[in-house]
Amino acid sequence: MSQDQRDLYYHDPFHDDQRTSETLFPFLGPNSGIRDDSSPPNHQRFHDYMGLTHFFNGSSDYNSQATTFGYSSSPSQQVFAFQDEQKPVMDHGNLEQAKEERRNEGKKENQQKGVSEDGGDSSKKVNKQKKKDEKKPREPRFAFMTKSDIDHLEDGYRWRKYGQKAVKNSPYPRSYYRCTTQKCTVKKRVERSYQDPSTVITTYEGQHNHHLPATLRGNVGGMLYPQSMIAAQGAMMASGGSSFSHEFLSQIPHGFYNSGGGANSARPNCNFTTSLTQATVLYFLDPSEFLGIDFIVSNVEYVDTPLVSYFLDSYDESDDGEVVNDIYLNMEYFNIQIHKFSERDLAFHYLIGFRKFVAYFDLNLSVNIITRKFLNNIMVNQLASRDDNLVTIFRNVHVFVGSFTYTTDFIVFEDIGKSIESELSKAVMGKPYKDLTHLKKDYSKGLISFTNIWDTYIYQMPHMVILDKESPIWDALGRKARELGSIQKELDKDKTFQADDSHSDAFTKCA
DNA sequence: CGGATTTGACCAGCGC
DNA sequence: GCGCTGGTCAAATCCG
Ligand SMILES: [Zn+2]
Repeated sequence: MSQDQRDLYYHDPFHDDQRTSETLFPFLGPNSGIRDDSSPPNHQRFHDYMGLTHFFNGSSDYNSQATTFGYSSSPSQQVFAFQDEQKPVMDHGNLEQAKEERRNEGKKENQQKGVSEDGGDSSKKVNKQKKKDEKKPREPRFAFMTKSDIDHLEDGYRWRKYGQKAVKNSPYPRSYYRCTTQKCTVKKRVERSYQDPSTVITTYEGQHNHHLPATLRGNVGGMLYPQSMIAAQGAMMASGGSSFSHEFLSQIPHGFYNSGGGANSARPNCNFTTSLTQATVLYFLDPSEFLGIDFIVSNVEYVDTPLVSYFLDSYDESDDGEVVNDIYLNMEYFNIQIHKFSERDLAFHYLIGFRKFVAYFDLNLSVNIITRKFLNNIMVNQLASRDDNLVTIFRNVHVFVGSFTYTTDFIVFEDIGKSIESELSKAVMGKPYKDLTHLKKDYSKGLISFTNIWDTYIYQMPHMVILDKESPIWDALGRKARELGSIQKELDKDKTFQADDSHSDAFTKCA
């Protein structure tokens, strides 16, 4: 059994590549705002973030936990995906898990029968006539496996526990939750893995029929803050926070938000954080949104979200190898390190799975990099070290920023000290991510913005950058930096943070 | 108090 | 039908 279980978790990178690409990222749901997709081409899976940004917002306010985030200690976790399918077959075996799932599928839920109607006698309301017998086609489910000490992971939605049962052969119980939003029938189960007690398995069923629990608690904001905008701030800015959002937002021209306009306005994908207190509150994407009818497969599978490809062990001539070599060169070439409190700091909070981290941007870096150890902290599957500093390439890593979801690749290194102080972060986002997120920045204001087709998120960087045009930093940064400087001048003239195309382009050029 | 959780009773499938 | 089991209900209980 344990072996079967292993199959569950472990997927051969090479063989799975293909399949996972389809099953792991079935983001394009039928009601996806993005049309024209009926069939997401495979080749799009990687850089087409538009295809995957389907999310909901979840509001969440568990600041408490947020305050401790950081790239440090917390026991990280991980995630993965999953999914379940309906078509039988393919069982790799048996994993009782799968079986269980399947069995469940067979059943339906009969949720509240509501009725009863005592009809007369039959004591028990056996009356199962249940008119129209809600067949309830069993919604597909899919699970996330996360390394965590906490059983019930925050995912942005409000849940009400409605049951708990002992799991067969497991010392850990399984809890049942239902979305608290009226009329929403989404459910989820949470249980700790028997095989690996360090991980929690969260299985979702159904799709939310609402946008968010609108729990902007404590906020005042409901009124004046545009839904499509998010102003979050970094932990280090916590203290001065309260004045931030207000002040900042007041500078934003009306046309900016709601850029999505019409059709999109109907689906408020984002929430804004009130961040009046401290840590940035990040939202989690709704896993159920990942489901697409076209992707219903068969039983449940648990897969690490990021696919591991040990290209070095395979063929030197592979594309991956080439890419990496190219990258390697860039790494060598790039020798400016990000130091703590450096003016070059461009950081933001992001999320991999359910865990929040801090990442830095290095706009001169041609790739996204991350350390092996860090990944091992997050992943269930552990990466072995190699002789080389270059470990592997991780594809399709989900990175959540606010309610935005991006899928990008990371080059895994044993040590990324050349690019950033190890204490600062274990990951540095480079150009790929910058392009993917349409990153824009405003050094003077210490803001970073991410944009997808519908919305824009604006984050306050952990460190406000004091721009000094005479600073030697510019020399170090080279031409790019100068470009930035000139743009900065423009910005200084125009205090307003505009979003019109012309400006966007200017911003974009920065990187 | 209102909302969330706890917890044993109930229920529907399934294998036999 | 019987017993087992995952899943649900709902009354009692807890909690801020
Ligand atoms: Zn819901």
